[in-house]
Amino acid sequence: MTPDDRIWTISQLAREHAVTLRTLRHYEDVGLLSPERRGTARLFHQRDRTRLRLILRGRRLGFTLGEIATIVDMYDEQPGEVGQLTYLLEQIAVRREELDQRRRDIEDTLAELAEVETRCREDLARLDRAEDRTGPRAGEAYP
Amino acid sequence: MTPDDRIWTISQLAREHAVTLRTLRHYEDVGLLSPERRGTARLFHQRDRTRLRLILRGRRLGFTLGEIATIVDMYDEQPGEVGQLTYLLEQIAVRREELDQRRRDIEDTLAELAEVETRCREDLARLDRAEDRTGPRAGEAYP
DNA sequence: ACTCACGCTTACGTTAACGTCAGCAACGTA
DNA sequence: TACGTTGCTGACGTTAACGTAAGCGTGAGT
Repeated sequence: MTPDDRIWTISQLAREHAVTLRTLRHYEDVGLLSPERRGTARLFHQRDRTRLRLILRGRRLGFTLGEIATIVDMYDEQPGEVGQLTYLLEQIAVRREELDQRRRDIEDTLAELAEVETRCREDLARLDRAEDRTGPRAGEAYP
Repeated sequence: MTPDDRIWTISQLAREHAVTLRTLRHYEDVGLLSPERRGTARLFHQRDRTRLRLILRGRRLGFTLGEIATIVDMYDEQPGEVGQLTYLLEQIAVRREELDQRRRDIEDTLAELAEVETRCREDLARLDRAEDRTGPRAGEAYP
């Protein structure tokens, strides 16, 4: 196991993930990232990079940064004592239900979009046949 | 086909969906709902109720009200002309990609939560065995 | 010594999606 | 007729998640 001591500057990490410097600094402000400091400059390690990706995924899912924090922090929780572990299990259950609900929502929406698309294509086909009967219109480009 | 002329007041609809009156009025302000008016009072029909449910689903999915509008409006688009239909098909494709991305994100997150849960339960089991060896602790309640 | 490029902090600005409050109208009822 | 409920319209307030701008520091080139 190599320790993986790659390091990213703030703008490298920002470019790679299509976010602004301000966003990364903001995530540090709210405690989601904690890059090393060399002088005043931030140095991001693999750990920060991984956390950033988890954050962005949470963001795509529409979670708030607060919710994202509870999720992301689960991943590097120390074994800890019984109370913490059962609390963690509760949190996992909560998040799982939320995610299941969202997945159902997504599947319903996708199904309905498919219906709309079908109707849409039928309408288009109808219009095509109507156009055939009236023949090509003036003003149309022919090669 | 009965016309389904059920009618809801604003507070009935709000209670049923666990939102505030302000929220429903706001959705009207931004054009997502357009209830009938009897005098100044709003009267919501089945159509509004259905749209509200679509709106709330979009909200759970983390879409902005603007994005929700483009989705919800797809459902009652008139057949229209070719340009509109192909535009609609494009919009559907866009939304489908977004939703697919989100579904992948959800499945990844669920898988990782399952891993965390497994580790968590293992840690708990370890602690249980350790407790067995040290015997019951003082201060514990026995029936 | 000068100039970029890159980075930092501080702090006010912005947008979305409502919350909250004041003031008023209509309506059933005790 | 007084009152409680329900609903309305402004209009200002709030929170999250950054945007944006000012002013400054620092190391690599020229």
